[in-house]
Amino acid sequence: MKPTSTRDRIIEEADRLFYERGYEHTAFADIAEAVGISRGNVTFHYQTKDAILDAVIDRRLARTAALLERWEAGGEGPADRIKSFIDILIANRAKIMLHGCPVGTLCAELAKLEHHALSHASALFTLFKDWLGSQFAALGLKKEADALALHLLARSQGIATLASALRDEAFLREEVRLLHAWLDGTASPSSRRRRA
Amino acid sequence: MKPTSTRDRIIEEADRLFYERGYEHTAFADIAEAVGISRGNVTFHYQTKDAILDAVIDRRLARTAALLERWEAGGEGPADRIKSFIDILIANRAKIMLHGCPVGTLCAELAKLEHHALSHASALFTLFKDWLGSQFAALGLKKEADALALHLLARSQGIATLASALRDEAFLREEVRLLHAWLDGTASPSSRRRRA
DNA sequence: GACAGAATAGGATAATCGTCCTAGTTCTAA
DNA sequence: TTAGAACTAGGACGATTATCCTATTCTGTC
Repeated sequence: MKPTSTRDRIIEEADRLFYERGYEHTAFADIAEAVGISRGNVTFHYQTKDAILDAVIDRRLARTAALLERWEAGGEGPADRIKSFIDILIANRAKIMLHGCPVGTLCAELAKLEHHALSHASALFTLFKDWLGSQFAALGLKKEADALALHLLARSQGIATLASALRDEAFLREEVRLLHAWLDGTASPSSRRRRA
Repeated sequence: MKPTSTRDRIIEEADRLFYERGYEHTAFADIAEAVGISRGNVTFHYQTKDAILDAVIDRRLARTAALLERWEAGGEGPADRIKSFIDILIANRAKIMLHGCPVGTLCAELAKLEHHALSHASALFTLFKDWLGSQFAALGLKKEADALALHLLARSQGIATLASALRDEAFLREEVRLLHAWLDGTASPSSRRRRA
């Protein structure tokens, strides 16, 4: 059981706080308090708030990539892997209803701040898009793979945004059901025949 | 040509700034500068920032209601009215790609701030939902009207979020095309027969 | 045991923020 | 015309912020 370094724990807590409260609304003091260290200690490990943000995004990118690789290595086929992605909405529904999607809300905030890290953060979307695209391609939908991946991402984003704004879990569950149905209709052999 | 009162112009500019920069990131000084008045003058008309926020939301609610009533009074049928809603994404695409959807991003920010005005802001969603629901009902889809309205709202939100994060106008246009196709498939008489 | 460098704590600082306060100016109604 | 209200400008204040700086403690190595 390797004890986590202070440097890592700062990013852990910053990650959580940026998600729960937003980037701008999170202060150095909040992070320090969450980790249980002093403000000065935080600035020793990360000189600027932007540096913390970059590290948080890097952490998210790494963890997302690891998750996708785990799914890739699992015994399931592409369709089931995509279903795993959809079911994130169910698994994380409590947090999503309180704070929205971590990726979407961060990008939205950074866009408003005209923050240069927006392109870094949106790489999270690209990561998902490319992975989903390769799953659709594996289903024989190579030509539409990118569009399908973006479509699924957008649907997920919309569900998270609305579920959070309206605090409506029934809506979230219903939309997830629709997403599964959409995937079944898109990925099934008969559908692929229809498209051909 | 009635000259706009200072009180109204404050809300106009605050509305714009809250959309472009976000609520928290907009200062009294920014609003005052945008209107061309002093900071003290702003606090004379609105004592607190929360009061400005409430007035901005009220303004958005009123303008949205007026827009929907105009569509309702126009000569078009329910399906075309829904298409007018979808086409907001096209008409406002430049701003959406820079700042996202005004409703969705405001609700997301207020949710993170745990701001009590979230329920006020989410009434904008409810307004759209009820109106869209009545259009679907007029198409003979009374039982599914609410779910269809929420579905359409969520799709729009997702499109705005992703188009803004990825700065991808082609994606936005393609998704709008899909939305029109979805509506045609859902609202057409043959579809209604299939559902029955 | 001494010492170097990393790690930690917390005060200092300059900037910004929302809000309050006061003093002028302009408008309005009698 | 004039009194009072409405409006405007901008200084003051206390709180908060990111960042800087200095002092202290810890840790591993001769």
